[in-house]
Amino acid sequence: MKELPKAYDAKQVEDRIYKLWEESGFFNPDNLPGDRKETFTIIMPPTNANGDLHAGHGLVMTIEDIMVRFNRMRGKKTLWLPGNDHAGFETQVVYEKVLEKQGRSRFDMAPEDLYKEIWDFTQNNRSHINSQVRSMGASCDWSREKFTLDKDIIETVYNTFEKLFKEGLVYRGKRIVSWCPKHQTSFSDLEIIDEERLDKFYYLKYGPFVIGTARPETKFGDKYVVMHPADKRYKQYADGQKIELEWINGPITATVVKDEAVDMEFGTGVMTITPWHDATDFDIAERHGLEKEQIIDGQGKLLPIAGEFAGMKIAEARPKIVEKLASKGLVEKIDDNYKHTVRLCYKCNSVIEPQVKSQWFVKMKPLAEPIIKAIERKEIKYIPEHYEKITLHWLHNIIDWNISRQIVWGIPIPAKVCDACEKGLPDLENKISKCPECGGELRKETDTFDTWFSSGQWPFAALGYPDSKDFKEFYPTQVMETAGEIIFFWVSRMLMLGKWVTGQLPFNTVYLHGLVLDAKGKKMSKSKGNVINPLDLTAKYGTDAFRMGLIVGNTPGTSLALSEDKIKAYKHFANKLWNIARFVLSNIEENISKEQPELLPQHQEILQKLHETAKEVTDDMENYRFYLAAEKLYHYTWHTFADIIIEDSKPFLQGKDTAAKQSAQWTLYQALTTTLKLLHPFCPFVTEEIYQQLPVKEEKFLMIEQWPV
RNA sequence: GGGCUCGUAGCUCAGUGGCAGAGCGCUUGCAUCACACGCAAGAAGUCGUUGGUUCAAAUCCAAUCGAGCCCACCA
Repeated sequence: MKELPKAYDAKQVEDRIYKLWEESGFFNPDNLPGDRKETFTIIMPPTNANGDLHAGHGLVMTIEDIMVRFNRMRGKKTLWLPGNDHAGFETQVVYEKVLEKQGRSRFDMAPEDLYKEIWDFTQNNRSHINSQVRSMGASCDWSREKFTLDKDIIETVYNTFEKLFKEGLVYRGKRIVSWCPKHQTSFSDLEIIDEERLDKFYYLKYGPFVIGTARPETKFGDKYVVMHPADKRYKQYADGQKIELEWINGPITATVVKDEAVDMEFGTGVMTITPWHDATDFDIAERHGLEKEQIIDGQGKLLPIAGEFAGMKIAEARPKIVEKLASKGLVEKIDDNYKHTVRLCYKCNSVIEPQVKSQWFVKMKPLAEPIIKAIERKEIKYIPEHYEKITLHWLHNIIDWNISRQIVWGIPIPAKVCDACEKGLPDLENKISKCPECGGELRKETDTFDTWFSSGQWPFAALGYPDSKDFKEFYPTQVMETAGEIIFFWVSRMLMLGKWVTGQLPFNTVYLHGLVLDAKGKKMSKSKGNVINPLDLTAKYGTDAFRMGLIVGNTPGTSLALSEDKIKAYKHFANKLWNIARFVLSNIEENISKEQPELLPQHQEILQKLHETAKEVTDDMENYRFYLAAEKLYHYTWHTFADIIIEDSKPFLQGKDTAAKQSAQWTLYQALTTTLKLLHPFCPFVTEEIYQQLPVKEEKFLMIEQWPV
């Protein structure tokens, strides 16, 4: 037996072991030994190809690798499919910062050039982040790696788009959308954050009425004055009645509109509407067939309708407009502490300016219905369970999904649009040129898909839907493991699109983990400077230690405060295990028998307890209680194996009774090999390295050993 | 306005009906032939508060206080 170093040196082990695994081919389910009938499949959440691995990725890779290694050892044909996401808007924002540093801007670039540059940028990043995924020990099948911009993926996405359109579930509509004036694109409702603010609220004289508004700068075109039909205060005004009045830039004719959307309790119970820049107002205008006029342009500047204020930014214009109104005696009063929510771009915190635009939408109610039913029939298991309620609530209140983005980096929407009549239709082969509606000239759509439209199809697209062998063999998958944060963005949309396109739910278990926070329990962010780089920690303490630190005490769904001390503790654990192995290996014979010798009663008892522990751990693993399994194994290894089994074995090992010595040796070896197997999903590197030193073993790699229960 | 989660030892968190647990940290001692990344011994909690159900509650129910998160078109 060769002499093992006194301390476990992760740095010296990890790359070498990973390489052995990768070269063995066993990450690929087709190469696994034995006749494996049952499959176990996890589609890895595709990592964004725009940056480095962060602590959240570390958690994803750890939890999923634990599930994958466990199921592989249990004899399942196990596939973990890795991938990268082009991450449309996210990546474009990252790249815009790169451009900014070089003193350039995307708005000065030809779209093709920008696309090419971001393409090269992401390709670089892909290999970078994939090697970081490897360093976490992820046993995924790199031979099946996919990218959301692969040809076949795009084809699948296009087919889905066309199919949705044909069934009336995708439409192009001129509707009010959330527009970011900085990023020059529209968003879905999920990309908007709400913030409560205190602002001024202005009461303005509008002919015989007093109207309230927080946004006087939008009021130039307001020519409809709306009140509730049941409001007795205004019963002398009839629906459609014209009223002449003096307004910001001179006399106008206002029209009375009666609509139940008006809250009689709020303000004076009368409001004017700005349908182009407010969703409620837009709806009212739609109901009554009212005219809509744009007041603010895409950059957030006032249009010529604002007269002398045209060209001004909102922040600059607002006080000047109020000043003018006041000078004309049109300001009744100003409330300084008006509490309301403003909607912001989740990326740059710019105030969202609603705009009326022709965009592509997915009708969500028909997609949501089958998922609501599936959840109610318990066909989807949520871990933790409360995500079921959250999802149902969202599905019941779902609104149509704006899938068009005015950015270059993404999958182009394969469609033609008619500027004359606003019609839009898919044209995958690019051969339609006349509008079927009005005969007008069609132009190619320049918008791209919301990145979630493609990632929402990821499970079946990445497996090669509809005809591939992989799709038939591995779909539906078993588990979707990802961050609770993206339950709506991603998980729910995968369920809807997967079910709708393939007829089957893409997975039956949803495991959601919480955020990884810093040691003080604060959210990590670059601006706070508290970002923990997982690679620094793995370099310092070893990947196994990092993985244990992420798993122990981390119940599904709850966030985890990651402290360096905790990881250090598990470095000590890896070292403890290493020394247990050193002790056992230096106290057994090279040719220790596979056959069980006659065992002393106390050794039988040890093996019985070991078996019970293995059963408990297995039960925890099967029920996704990795935090408990890991803790039990830690405790067993340290406080039973090392403290009791090893200590109690010493007299036998040093004694003269050969039979008792053999009994002790066999028991120690059994405890070691079983402990290695049970710990392998959690600490793959140190366990595999020790396994490689074993004189007698069943397999070439611990990775493909049989689970002990 | 609606919903969700959490409140247990200094810190981070398990435990969800039957004598309060773990890791880290802390205190004291120890270079013992696997390991000082260690060993041995130890201190530390009216389980947020109040009420109820029960033979029995940290655990179930109700209320309440506190922390955090999500959803929602009141101008």
